[in-house]
Amino acid sequence: MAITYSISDLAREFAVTPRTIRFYEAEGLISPLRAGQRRIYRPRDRVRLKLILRGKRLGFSLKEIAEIIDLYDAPQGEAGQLETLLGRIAQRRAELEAKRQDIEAALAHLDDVAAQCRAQLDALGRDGTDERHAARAAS
Amino acid sequence: MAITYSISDLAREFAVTPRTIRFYEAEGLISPLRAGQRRIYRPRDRVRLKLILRGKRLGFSLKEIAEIIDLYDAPQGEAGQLETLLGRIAQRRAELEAKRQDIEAALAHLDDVAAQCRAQLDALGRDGTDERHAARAAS
DNA sequence: ACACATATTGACGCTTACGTAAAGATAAGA
DNA sequence: TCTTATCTTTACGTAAGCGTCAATATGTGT
Repeated sequence: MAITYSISDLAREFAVTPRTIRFYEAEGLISPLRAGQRRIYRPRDRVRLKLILRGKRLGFSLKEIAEIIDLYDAPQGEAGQLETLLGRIAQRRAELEAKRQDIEAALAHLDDVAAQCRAQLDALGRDGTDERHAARAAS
Repeated sequence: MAITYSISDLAREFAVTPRTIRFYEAEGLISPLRAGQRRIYRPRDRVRLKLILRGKRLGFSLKEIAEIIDLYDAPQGEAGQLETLLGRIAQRRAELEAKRQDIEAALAHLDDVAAQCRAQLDALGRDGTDERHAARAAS
């Protein structure tokens, strides 16, 4: 009685089409079991799909996502392999940190523009052109 | 003697091809001046290109990027417009925050895997299979 | 046994985001 | 003035990431 999912179960949950999920399989990103010809997804397949979609939201290509995911479930092997794995992890970490910087900058910029906006609104209110929004500034 | 750039100036600086920059113009994302038939890029065009590329790194489509950039240099107008602008800004902010969450999660996951890796290495060292990396654990 | 929902494998189509010539215009240096 | 570098437009090509049939299984409730 292990937990499994049909393709449309996952499609519904993550708001993608079955086609998309099959495509990811064709690209080697997921490998569900089969019951005859039907696909059977285990929790780990579900996790993989989740990671794929997260990677997509962050702007990674499917190829990059494949490499990232492989990092996740390959923490086995001898010392040398573990060290190169740590190296690759450091690589990806750096990429993610860079994206985070980009996001921080974008957020700061947006906040900046929002502040200007509010200043403008405030000025308009003071003008008497439209008094509906003067309350906050006057309180 | 205002500062301007040629298309290849910007191409070099941002490591893209002139083709890419012209494509962004064709899509309505940049509007450089012209000296005859040649494109002349001002600092503000350069800033726009920078924003475009940042958007791309964060996984936004050019269409989305266009909308975001338009938020930036349209903080003019009457009260109603300013308010809907503030609304759209809040929208984008939420999207960016969501991406940041995704990144935080991904970073945490990577750190997790890295920790497991180091634990494995440590275990291997203790085994005597390979003593080269036992120093840190012993110190 | 039969209808209906859900699955499967092709296979072609489409959008996005450019790459890559080709052919001609312009500018800058020897 | 001749060459060499850089720029232009036009246009076809391409890779990624799916969408969309079509034809064919395979369950599932009645």
